[in-house]
Amino acid sequence: MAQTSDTSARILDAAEALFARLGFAATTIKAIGTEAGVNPALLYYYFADKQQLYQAVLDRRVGDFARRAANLPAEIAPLEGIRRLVKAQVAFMQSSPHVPRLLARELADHEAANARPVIRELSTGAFRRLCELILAGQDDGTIRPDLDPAFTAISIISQTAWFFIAQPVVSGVMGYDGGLPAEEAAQFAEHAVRFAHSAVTVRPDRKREQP
Amino acid sequence: MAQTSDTSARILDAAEALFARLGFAATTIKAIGTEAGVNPALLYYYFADKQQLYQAVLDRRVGDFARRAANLPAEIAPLEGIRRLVKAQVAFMQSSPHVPRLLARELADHEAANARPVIRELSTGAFRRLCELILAGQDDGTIRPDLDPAFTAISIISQTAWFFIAQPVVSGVMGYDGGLPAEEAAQFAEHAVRFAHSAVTVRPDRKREQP
DNA sequence: GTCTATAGCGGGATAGAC
DNA sequence: GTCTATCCCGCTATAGAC
Repeated sequence: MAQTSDTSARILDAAEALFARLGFAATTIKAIGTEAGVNPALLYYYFADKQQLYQAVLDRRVGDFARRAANLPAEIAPLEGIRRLVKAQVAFMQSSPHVPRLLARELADHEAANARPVIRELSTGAFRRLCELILAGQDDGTIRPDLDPAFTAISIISQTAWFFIAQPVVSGVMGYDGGLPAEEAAQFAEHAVRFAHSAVTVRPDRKREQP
Repeated sequence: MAQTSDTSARILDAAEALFARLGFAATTIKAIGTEAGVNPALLYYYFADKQQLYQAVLDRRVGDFARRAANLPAEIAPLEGIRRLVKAQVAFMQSSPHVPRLLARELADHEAANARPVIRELSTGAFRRLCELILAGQDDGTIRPDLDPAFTAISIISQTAWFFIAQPVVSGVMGYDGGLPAEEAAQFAEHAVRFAHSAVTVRPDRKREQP
C-alpha cells in the first residue's frame, strides 16, 4: 500500500519537533528519520535536501495563519478588531506546540540560507491590518490621537508574542516549572486585550504624568 | 609581550558576533579564530571547549545587567519605577548589537546543553521587581486594582523585549530595510513607558468596554 | 517506496614544536 | 602564548539493490 502522504506527514511532524527543539544546524537527518520511524535515506525521496524539508515544515504552519489574519471583516469597530487580531495571534501560537520556538529561531536566523519569508507574511498579514484599525479608531475618536500607530501596533502584538516565545521565562516566573497550562494562555489573552484597550482608549483624565 | 586579556577579548568578540549571527551549532571554531584574527587552535588555550566559550560570551553580557536591574532604589513611586525598569531594559538590549539575537537563541535553546541560566537571572532581576512595583501601586491607589500583577509585568516587559528581538520584523514593517536607527529605539522606549502608564493608571472613566 | 552501503567532506579537539 | 599537523568522528547526500 502506497502511504506517500502518510509517510511524508510523519517526516514533517518529526522534523518540526526536532527543528523546534534543536534548531536547524543541530538537527540531523538520521534523527528525523528515527523520530519518524522511517529510514533516514527515505527523506531524500520526499524532500530535495535538508533546507527544503525545513522550509516545508514552516510553510505548513504559516500558510493557514496568513489566510486567517486576512479574514477580518473590512468594516469593524477598531477595538473589536484589535480583540480579534489578538485572538487570531493566540490561535496561531497554539496551532502547534512548536510554533513559538520555530518563530524564535526564525527571528534569530532571519538572514540564514534556510530562513523563510515567514517574517514578511506575518507582518503584512496582521501588522498592517492592525495599523489600519488604529488609524480608523483615531479618526472616529475611540482611540487616543497622540499615539503613534506603528508603535502602538507593536505594543499590542508584543504582549502575546512575547508571552509565547519567552515561555521558559514566563512559566518559570509564574511558578509553573514544567510548562504552562493551556488555560493560562487563554487568560493571558483576555488580559492582553484589556491591557491594550485600556492603554489605547481616550479618557477624560485630569492627572498629568511625569515628563 | 603577553597579550592574554587582549587576545581573549578578541576571541570573545568574534565568538559573540558569530554565535549571534549563526547560532551555537552552526558556528565553527575555525570561523571564530579567523574572525578574531588568531589561530583557531589557540581558542583551546583560553577556553576548555566550545560550550564554555559560549557560556563565557553570555556571562560577559548578562552579568552587568543583573547588577544594573538590582540598582533600583527601594522606595520609589511605582510609575517612576516602571519607567526606570523599561529604560534599563533598553540599555541592556543596546549594550551590544548582538544581545537581542543571543537572547532569542537562548529562549529557543533553553533546554540545550549549551544553554545558560541567563533566563533565571533576567527574570529574578527585573521581573520580580516589576511585580513588586505593581503591587505597591495597587496598594497606594496609583495602579488599577483589577489588573493581574504578573500578567501586567509581562505586558510591560514584552513591549521592549519584542521590539528588539523581532527587529527583522519591526524594521521591515516600519520601512527601514537595513536595520533600525538607534534613535528609533529611544523613541519606542518613550512610547512603551507611556503606553504602559496609560494602561495601568486608574481613571474615572464612564465608558464600558464590550464584554 | 523503501532499504543498505558508502563516498566525501568538514567539524571539534589534541599533540607537540617553537 | 602561538602555530602546524592531524586524528577521529559524524554528518549530508547519493548509488543502487529490492
